[in-house]
Amino acid sequence: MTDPEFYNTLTPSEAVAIQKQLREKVTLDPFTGPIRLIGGADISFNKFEETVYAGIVVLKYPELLVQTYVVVTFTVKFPYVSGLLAFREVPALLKAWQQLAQKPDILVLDGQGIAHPRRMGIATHFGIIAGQPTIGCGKSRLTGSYQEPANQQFAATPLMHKEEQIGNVLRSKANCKPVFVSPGYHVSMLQSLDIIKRCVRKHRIPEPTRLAHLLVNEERVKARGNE
DNA sequence: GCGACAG
DNA sequence: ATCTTGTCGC
Repeated sequence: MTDPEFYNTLTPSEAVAIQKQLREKVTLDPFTGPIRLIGGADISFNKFEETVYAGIVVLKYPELLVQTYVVVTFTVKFPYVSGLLAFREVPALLKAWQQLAQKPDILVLDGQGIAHPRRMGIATHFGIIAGQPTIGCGKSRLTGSYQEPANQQFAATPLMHKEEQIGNVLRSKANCKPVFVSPGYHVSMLQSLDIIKRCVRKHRIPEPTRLAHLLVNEERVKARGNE
């Protein structure tokens, strides 16, 4: 499953079956040891096109200064289906990951970790496949219920599914909509929230993911005119 | 059956 | 996600 092309052979129904299988490999055992590098991953694409630009930015932690980055292109066949986002983005990100010389200690993905109907959001999926500690930080809710956090920076409320906490809703910036933080792989609920808070600077979106988004978007626009 | 629905 | 102008708040 570390072969990016494998994902293009799947149907949505097969993807769901794979998620149920991967679910047994999830661990939220806390990451131990110092965090020196943190990464951010994201993809960008032109509407109606199969070419996606995937990028990963690596920053020094806790300073958040860009250390290195990589951007690759990949052709995706899998459609966007809510709940199956990983099958569209993971293959491209895996290709970028393999080309990344210096791997970060923790990688932040744009989307959910375990805050998913089958506890298999993109961050959790990528973490298991790459054997890499990850955190999911999405801009909106996929599943779960919560109380709106107070309108004050860093106010947070638990994201729940029945009696189980699956993430945290974090007000990263006053007067802005909150972000949805959840453990991806090999990172605890508490660590994921704490780390994301430390990655917030002047914007609503934490630096790792924000910079990755700028990177891939820039690369996509730059490539227009070719092909 | 109806509403919700990451990017 | 992407497209897209002005507009409101810090």
